[in-house]
Amino acid sequence: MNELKEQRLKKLNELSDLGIRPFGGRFDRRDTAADCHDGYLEGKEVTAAGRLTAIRGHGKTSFCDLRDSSGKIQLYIRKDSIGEEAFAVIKLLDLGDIVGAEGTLFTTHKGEISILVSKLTLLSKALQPLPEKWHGLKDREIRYRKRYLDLIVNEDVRNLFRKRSRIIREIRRFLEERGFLEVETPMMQVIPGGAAARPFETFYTALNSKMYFRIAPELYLKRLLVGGFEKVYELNRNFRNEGLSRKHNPEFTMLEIYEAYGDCRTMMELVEALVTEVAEASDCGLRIEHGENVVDLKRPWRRVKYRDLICEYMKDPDWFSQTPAEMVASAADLELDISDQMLPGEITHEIYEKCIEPGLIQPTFVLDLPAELVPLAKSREDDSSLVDVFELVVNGSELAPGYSELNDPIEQRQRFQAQEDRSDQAGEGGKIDEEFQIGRASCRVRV
RNA sequence: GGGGGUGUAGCUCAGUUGGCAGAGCAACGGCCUUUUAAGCCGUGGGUCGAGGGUUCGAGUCCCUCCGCCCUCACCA
Repeated sequence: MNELKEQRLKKLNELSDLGIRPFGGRFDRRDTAADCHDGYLEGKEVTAAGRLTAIRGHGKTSFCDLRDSSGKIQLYIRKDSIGEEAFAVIKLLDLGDIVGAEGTLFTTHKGEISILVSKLTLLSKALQPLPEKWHGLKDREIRYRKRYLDLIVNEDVRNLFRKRSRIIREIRRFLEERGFLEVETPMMQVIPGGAAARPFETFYTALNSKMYFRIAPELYLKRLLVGGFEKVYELNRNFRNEGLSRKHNPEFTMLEIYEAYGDCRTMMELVEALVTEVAEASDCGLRIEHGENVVDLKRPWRRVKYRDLICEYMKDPDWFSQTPAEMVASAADLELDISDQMLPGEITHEIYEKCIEPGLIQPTFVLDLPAELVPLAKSREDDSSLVDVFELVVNGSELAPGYSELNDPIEQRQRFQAQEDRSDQAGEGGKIDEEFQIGRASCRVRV
């Protein structure tokens, strides 16, 4: 383990003895690897820079792969082109070193565009060996803990980073075009609200006060609506002190959008447009392959009532008039962890989450959820047991909820109280935010 | 927390009924002026995740612990 590094340190000293600075400074790179390919002209003078990712020595010549953020360009180094002394330096180069290369473009016999190097400048010596060139870095533990290695070695990971950046940019543009104001609200809160989740705690010495990392921006965004902004959104980090898995990260980015005077349907149309337009604008396309599933984002998306999904799945139009015991009996084949001690809504939702939602692969708006599942949404006027809410399900998991927001402060106060009572029982330490007693018209969506 | 899997060279991985610790790439030395997973000859490199046990002998079998992955439960 030390041997490989010692060998590189030895080369470092040899380079210094030759009067070469192993860690250079500014280098006026004029051409990227992509420029060399796209603007190819035989004999064109170019100056490129990047990391050596392959070295194929050939006696008095050497072929190297030089990789920069735009791609890869091959260097062809000849002893008779750069001189004996400079060629001796080439022998001290390692995979992973960062170099600058000046020379002229040409095409090899095998048809690869390359730089015939006239001058090579060492910009940064790599003291750690890189992972293997062919099999790459597969150990997931190391890939996540040493992201820089993952990025150096795995092209698809670099492209994933680029794609994410582009999607974020297109989301902002989409919302900007529709008159939404981007805001940043407090990430450290005295009362962590807007969701049911365990928060991370911290301490603000100057105020001698315990603070929480936010679990959602919701309550502050609503304050902006109270203040008179009619279309606002925030696209930023939230923190939840919970388990982590491939699907859940304790710190994650969430988009939350509010629009005054609208309702749940306003938000449905907005989300549908946002996802499809951003997918196209960022070159992701409307056909998304994910494992075995192919998701087709083409509009319009399916809209279906929660009740209809349940009744259809259970093949029972009268499901909701059954007693818990009858429900458990009907669902006996589903191998669920349910009992007749549970509330009808809990049994039903267990069936929804375990059996129905995972099967909703194509984008689906599930509408008219039972009120007990969603504490801060407006009830439907025609049925107070339902709330005017959608949940967007794609590829078997919930992607975004959308609400007609509850704007009755008296009712909301009661629901906050109920929520606090529940979270006290659950040990989550929820607190009531008392500022929501001012009139407000809004709906929102969270992605 | 339950169940399953996994941990061996810098990287990717073999390792048979328990019998000298292996390969490819990377590294080091040598040859090679159009290669591209370059090629050829040679060399070095290991706390086999950790600890204990069985055995003449353990990478291999047994026990305990640790890391990671998958899955169930919990949790949005």
